[in-house]
Amino acid sequence: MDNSEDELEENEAVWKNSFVDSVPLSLAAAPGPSLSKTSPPADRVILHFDLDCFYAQVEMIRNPALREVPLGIQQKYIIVTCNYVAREQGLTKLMSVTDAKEKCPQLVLVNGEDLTHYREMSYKVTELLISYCPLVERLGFDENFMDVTEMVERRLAQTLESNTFSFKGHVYNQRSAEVKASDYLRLALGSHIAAELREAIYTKLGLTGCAGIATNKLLAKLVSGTFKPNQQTTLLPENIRDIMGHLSSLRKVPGVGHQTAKRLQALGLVTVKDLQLFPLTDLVREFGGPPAQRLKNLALGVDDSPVTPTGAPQSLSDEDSFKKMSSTKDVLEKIHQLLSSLVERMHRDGRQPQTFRLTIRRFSATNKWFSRESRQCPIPSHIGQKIAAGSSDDAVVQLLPLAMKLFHKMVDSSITFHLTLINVCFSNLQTRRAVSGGKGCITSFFRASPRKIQILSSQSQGDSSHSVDGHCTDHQFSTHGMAAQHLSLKTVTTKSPRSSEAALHGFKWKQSTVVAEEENQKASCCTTGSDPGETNDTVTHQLPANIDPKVFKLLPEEIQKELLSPAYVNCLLSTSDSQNIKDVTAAANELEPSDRVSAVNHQQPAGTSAFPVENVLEEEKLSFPQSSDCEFPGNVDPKVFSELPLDVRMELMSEWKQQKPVLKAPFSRKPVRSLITKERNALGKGSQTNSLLKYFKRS
DNA sequence: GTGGATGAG
DNA sequence: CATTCTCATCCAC
Repeated sequence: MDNSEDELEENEAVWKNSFVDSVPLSLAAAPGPSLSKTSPPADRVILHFDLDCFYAQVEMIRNPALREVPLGIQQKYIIVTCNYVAREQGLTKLMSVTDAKEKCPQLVLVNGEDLTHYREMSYKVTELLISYCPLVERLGFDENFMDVTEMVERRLAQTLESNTFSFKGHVYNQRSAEVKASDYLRLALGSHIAAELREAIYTKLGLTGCAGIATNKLLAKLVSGTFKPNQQTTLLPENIRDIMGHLSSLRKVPGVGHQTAKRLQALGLVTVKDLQLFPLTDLVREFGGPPAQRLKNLALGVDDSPVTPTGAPQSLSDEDSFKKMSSTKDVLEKIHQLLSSLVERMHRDGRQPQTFRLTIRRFSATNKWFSRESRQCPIPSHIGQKIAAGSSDDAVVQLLPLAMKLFHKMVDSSITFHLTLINVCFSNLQTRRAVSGGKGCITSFFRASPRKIQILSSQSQGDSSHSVDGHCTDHQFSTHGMAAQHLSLKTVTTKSPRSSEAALHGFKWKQSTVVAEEENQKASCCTTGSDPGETNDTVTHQLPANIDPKVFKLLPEEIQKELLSPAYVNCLLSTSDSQNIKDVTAAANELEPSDRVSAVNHQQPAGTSAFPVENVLEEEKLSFPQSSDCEFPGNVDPKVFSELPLDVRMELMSEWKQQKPVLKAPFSRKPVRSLITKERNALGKGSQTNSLLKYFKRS
């Protein structure tokens, strides 16, 4: 994670007030508060949130003792992030464990290879933000963009208080915030909203972070890291050139990665200013029209890209890397292990995957390491159903041959091979829907996944005790003491076995609402090149109980052999005693980190929820000021709406908001991408939602 | 739809 | 440089 975060940097230095003539004047012009509603391209107010050393914070919440020691989060042989105690000792991100221990012998390490807790907390943050305003776009696990333009406009219309005339937090390159506030009222209000949201994230989730406030995503992101940790910074339009000029290289511009930087360098471009001044026509020759214009705009601090609600993930994957893996048996076992956890996660998500992908990375002297190869295939619907239904063991057993078939498409196992990574991935995730019985019925619609209903009902019970007050009024954010929080953290033990991913995505996000069809998919990737006739019955007798003999017979002979091999059977029986396992490659084992945390052991027993915060938070959620800044479609009765369960309300609000850009679409400047994928989804869902609206009309 | 390239943290 | 463990978009096929 966080590849590029804080270099404790800003090579002070050389800020020469370089002039760039090509910067449009309009950039520096203050739009001011007086914008008629008829002008669609009014400046937006965009927030960027960036949690401080996210993984480390999550671990420190799980075990407060870690707050006082230098803490590093370890994945394999590197420290992916560390807390600020460790940073004071010179640790940086992505430092090798060896170097880190050298710099800081007392460093406490927590293994962070399992992302479960980070992913859960990450979605809690996103959902918290969404509960205030649905236009939230995730960037990785620890960052969120938010378009609060409408919130700001509403406050602008309502508030006359004097405190809105100052900025909260820092203002980039500005000594006195007071003076400028009235000139940039909308940004000032944005800084208030950012401060309130950071406070909410802290009081409700216990996390600190930075925020940037600016007129587009690029600038909000760039400015948010100006003061760290746990601070916020607003960028005024008049300082856009400053902040762009301060970037030490083009590589620092979000959107310019290694490859693009190399190509730019080949054109003689190294600094942001180089790119600003480079003729667009030459750039077009190199990158093509739209990318060239985009690059040039980025260098100028111009970014029209909308904040696109992220919604639920479009794919779920699990992977593991290792020094070397060279036997099919090890591959099979590793895939089995990865699949087991992935299938569980998929089940908790509630959706049904239509596609499976296997990815590998090979070791080679020339390629050193790098470059992944993958093969994918459709998931036969009967397997998909087992995943969604929670028949995890069955599902894994049936997926395994699929995976091995894909593996053999990439790797000729009769020849020596060396893998350094395996990834399994589910994609093309479909929402399951009630097949029969009143499709127009609201309950059937929300019974997208039967498992979600449990969560739904438990939440709605609590909901009735808290009254969620009305909509469309500006609110003060509640501030609970952290002391109380910590008390709760320690006393509440929880087991909510179903709570993680489905609860996190407790409402349906943006998804296509294609009705699941019942027709069988061909397991094309299994059957190709196979010779079903060859399998004899004596062989199928030996099959483990949960393998369908019919399926088995369809498999290629080599796969059948693998399935009947001792290693595989051992896997199925989940025997850890591996008498039959020979040829254990020592290399893989030695990868296991030797210096695990021993002094500060906070790990919970396997099988129990390792996240005690959960119950507390579920209750807290109910008191969120639910999107009080949202608009309802005109035909929705707020009273009826307010009586709906929390998740239903959130889902509806999410969907209304998502329709907006499509319906309004006065200025969508990103026609290419969004039209084919995201917006099509939104449109498809739109028709669904519209048909739902009738249930909320005033009578 | 598939698979590689490239981007993000 | 990538290294980790993800997730997303773009595009030739």
